[in-house]
Amino acid sequence: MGRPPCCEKGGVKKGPWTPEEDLVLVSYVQDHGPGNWRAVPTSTGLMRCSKSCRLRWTNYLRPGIKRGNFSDQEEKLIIHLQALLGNRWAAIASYMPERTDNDIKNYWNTHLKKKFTKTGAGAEAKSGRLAAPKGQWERRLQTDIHTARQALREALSLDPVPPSAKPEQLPQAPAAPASQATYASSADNIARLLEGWMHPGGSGAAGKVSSGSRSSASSVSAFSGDEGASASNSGTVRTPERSTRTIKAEDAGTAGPGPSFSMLESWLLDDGVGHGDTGLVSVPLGDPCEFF
DNA sequence: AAGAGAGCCAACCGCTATATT
DNA sequence: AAATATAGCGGTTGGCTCTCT
Repeated sequence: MGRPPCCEKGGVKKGPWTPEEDLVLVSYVQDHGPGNWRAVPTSTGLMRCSKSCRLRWTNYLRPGIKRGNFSDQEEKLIIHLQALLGNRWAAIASYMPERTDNDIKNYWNTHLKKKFTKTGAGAEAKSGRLAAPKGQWERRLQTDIHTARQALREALSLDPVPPSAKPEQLPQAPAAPASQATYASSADNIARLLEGWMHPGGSGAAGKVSSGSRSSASSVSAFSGDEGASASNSGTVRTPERSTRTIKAEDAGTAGPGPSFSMLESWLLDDGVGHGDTGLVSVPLGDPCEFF
């Protein structure tokens, strides 16, 4: 099966995206919804391969993405989930709807991995997992079952999607470098442009442009509510029986119904971190043992 | 003030899983 | 059933920025 890479065709642009390209892509998604990425380059005239478009959307332009520093709680959650799931960043991201798998992966590789290898937990970190009472496969299988169940619940749920894109109250970011400032303002324009087609009730999330770090000068949160829901059902609709590999973060992220901490979270954060943070999807489990 | 090295992150690459023909 | 097309995932890298000397 010699499938040629999608970007094999000549004339495909690579490298950082420009605000104009972002705008084109966002406009396309506005009109057609996420998915059918193959059609994006031809429909929009973007000189990007479909893969690049999808990645740009899911990692950057998708609504509800939180950028900037990870909170202690998020960090702990990542540590626990990484111990539980290994380097399955998409699965981990499904518990943190405001974070992308790429973000989590980067954060792990740049912050946490180092931290772990320095401390006593180094051995476990090297192996990618903490010691577990059961075999990898069994645990992984049960995790997959759980996640599939969750996806099924969400698929069947008619509840409106809580706006995962909450108004960020991040501290004012330091002035960005000149080139980035240009980009940020452009992203701001995109955000403003998008306000028109946002959910009326989601004014709080309107046009968020957070600049948590130097290179995160632009984060456009465009959707909320129903729009976000439509965005979350990106691409092909798959059966709930699909593996966790195919369960996207946004699947779980847009349907977390409960405001309170689930048992899983309590378990995950059992070392007594202050609760009350947002952005962690609530996973109501009937029995914590379900996980093992 | 300038250069070197380190850190960080967006994007790319290669592969697998799933859907479609 | 097989071949092909597409979507998605995880690992890796290139380049920008910051910090240190």
